Amino acid sequence: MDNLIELLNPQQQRAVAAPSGPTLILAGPGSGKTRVLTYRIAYLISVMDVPAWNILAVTFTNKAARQMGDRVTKLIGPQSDGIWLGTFHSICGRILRREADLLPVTRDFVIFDADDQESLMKEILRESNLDEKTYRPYSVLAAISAAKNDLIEPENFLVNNFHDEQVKRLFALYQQRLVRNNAMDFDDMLVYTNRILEDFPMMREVYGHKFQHILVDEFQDTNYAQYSILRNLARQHGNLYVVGDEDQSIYRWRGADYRNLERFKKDFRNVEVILLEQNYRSTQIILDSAMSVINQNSNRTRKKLFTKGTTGDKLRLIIAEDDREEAQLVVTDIRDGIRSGRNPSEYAIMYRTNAQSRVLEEAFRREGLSYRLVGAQRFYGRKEVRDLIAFLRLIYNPMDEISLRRTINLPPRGIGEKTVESLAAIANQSGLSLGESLLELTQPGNPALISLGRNGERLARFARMLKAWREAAFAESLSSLFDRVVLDTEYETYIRDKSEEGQDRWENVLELRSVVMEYETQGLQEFLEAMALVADQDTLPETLDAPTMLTLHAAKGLEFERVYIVGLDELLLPHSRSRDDEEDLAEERRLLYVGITRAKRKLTLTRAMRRRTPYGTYEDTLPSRFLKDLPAGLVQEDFYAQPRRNGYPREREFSKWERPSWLRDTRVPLDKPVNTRFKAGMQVRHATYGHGVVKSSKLEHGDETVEVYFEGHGLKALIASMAKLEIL
DNA sequence: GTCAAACGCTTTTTT
DNA sequence: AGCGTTTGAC
Repeated sequence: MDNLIELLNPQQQRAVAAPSGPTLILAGPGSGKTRVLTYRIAYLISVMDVPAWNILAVTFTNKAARQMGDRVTKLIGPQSDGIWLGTFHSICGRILRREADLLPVTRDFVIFDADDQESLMKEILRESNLDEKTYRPYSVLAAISAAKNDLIEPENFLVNNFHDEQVKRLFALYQQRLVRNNAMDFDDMLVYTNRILEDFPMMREVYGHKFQHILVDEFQDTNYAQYSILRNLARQHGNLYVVGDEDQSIYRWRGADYRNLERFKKDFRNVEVILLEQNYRSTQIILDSAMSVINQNSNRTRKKLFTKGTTGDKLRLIIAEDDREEAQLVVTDIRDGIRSGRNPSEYAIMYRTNAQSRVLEEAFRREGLSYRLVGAQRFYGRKEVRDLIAFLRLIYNPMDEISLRRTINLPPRGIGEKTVESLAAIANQSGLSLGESLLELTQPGNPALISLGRNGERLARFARMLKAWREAAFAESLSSLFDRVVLDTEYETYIRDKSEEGQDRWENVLELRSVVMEYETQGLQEFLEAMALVADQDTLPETLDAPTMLTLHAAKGLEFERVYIVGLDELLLPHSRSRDDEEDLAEERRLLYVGITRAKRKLTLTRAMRRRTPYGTYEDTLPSRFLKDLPAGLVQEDFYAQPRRNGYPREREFSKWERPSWLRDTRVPLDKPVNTRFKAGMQVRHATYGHGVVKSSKLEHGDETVEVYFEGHGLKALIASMAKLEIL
């Protein structure tokens, strides 16, 4: 360990060997914070003799946790066994299962994901006779989530108007219903854990004592509930070691509150603050660009990012005609790089919204290149996958009404809405949950069964199936339970029609089965918990050697040799949903900052002059306001786009925002050439590319396109009216 | 209860 | 444009 520490720079060493007590590591991007955290854990165990089981380390994703665990093991071996290492949600899950006696739910609670939440909220709205248009399930849930992240209970929900009043009511109802389903949502995991620590001094004592040292990564993205949990745990010993960077706070919309940094300094006295500024990742040009973007944000501590590495290449800004061309240009560029011998996994393409991945995927397919797409939706959002997980959830917790309603007629077995409602009526009368009263139907001669008539028989058949599965869940392995469900429901015939999609769907089922196999030794509960808590980054197939596509959010904490950030248009980055709010805009800027700082060697930004709207039509775009904050001298522009036929840009669009002065300079004169000004063989000079020879020139869309061969840059296609080409 | 056609709405980011 | 949901026919 001692000799390993010598590999660190002095700041990092200071951070790793910091004395116990509250410690705040302010770490710029690429400054080795993951390294510092892993070394710190190793240091605690092997130098300070802290037993592994007295350490709690919280990361942002499960993948980060896994990596950290692996690295610590590499450093100090099996001594590290027993650390509690995971995301807030997985750690809380662990605590909650242990202390379920203190909860309004049983140990077998399930976790409701966004979809389940929405189904439940829709049901509640229906029952409350509230209109889904006025009370959008999504926004009601967002309000509830925001409250929970701030540890606000339904009773204390702040009300300004009638609408809020209703939301408050829905909040209370929603909580009741979750309990009735023996379920909790993501936020509840934090809220309940905090309540256990807050309401039971004994628990605070037990866990505070157990976790002698608490380490937290990505602290800037913790919300208040998470902070409160940490504060409660570290109350006695104050050994809270947090790492963060306010400039990389990108989850405000999810309740993240970078003021936790201030709270931390205030609540714990004598916080030792250590700065990590030296960057080991990027070239100086990338760092300079990142700084000039982020420095436009106010209310932050200015940091100087520096590297002892190279200056690096200029950034490239590609301006394409439309989003399809944008995607094509990026993919072609990557293809060329791979052909010239670069490793495919050096490349990453980042974008603001998931929808943007589509054109890119198409471009990759056109080129016959494989790619890695980060995003949980890809697999776990599939209907067939969710269906089967719903069966397993129901088996585990029959009180889960959402899963019951989802599966009871799946594949269709003649149990319609009405039948379910009559069962619900029976359940209500006996004060049982839907699932419990369903299971009662397995008893022959049950009066409820008789009252249901023929529908009762159908229900009873499903009930007997469910009962058998529940017994199998105890007696058999997870995979044989899975197989049983698929067989008993004849799920294969249901989804595997002759179509190609049918085949795909069945393959998804098989893929899910292989995931099930991984939990064979652990069991149903662990499997379901893992399914509920999979993060997007967790789905990144690490073995595939291919370019990665991911959102800017998902890119946090990662690094790549060559990064493309696409879609640098107004309304996309910054996103249209953030344009009215100063704080939201600042966050969009941080998002770009995070993206820029992922690049180690080469950064390319792209934008398209026209883009398909989510609506299907094409619309003209405006350049992202962030582009003008890049140091002009560090950017090399590649204009592929043709000047706009109807003038560029349109005046009216501009008045919406302040007219960016820099744009005026790039405006295109609209005089249409009749003859080509350039002829093959002409010697020309270009501001960036230098000396070149014209290969060809032709009129296209009323404008002259010149192909020029430049020394050292190769063949370039240029728009004559735009590229300032000088004839020699 | 099921199927198909019309309808209408959507996408910001995710543990 | 494409999807999920509602509507209407059997």
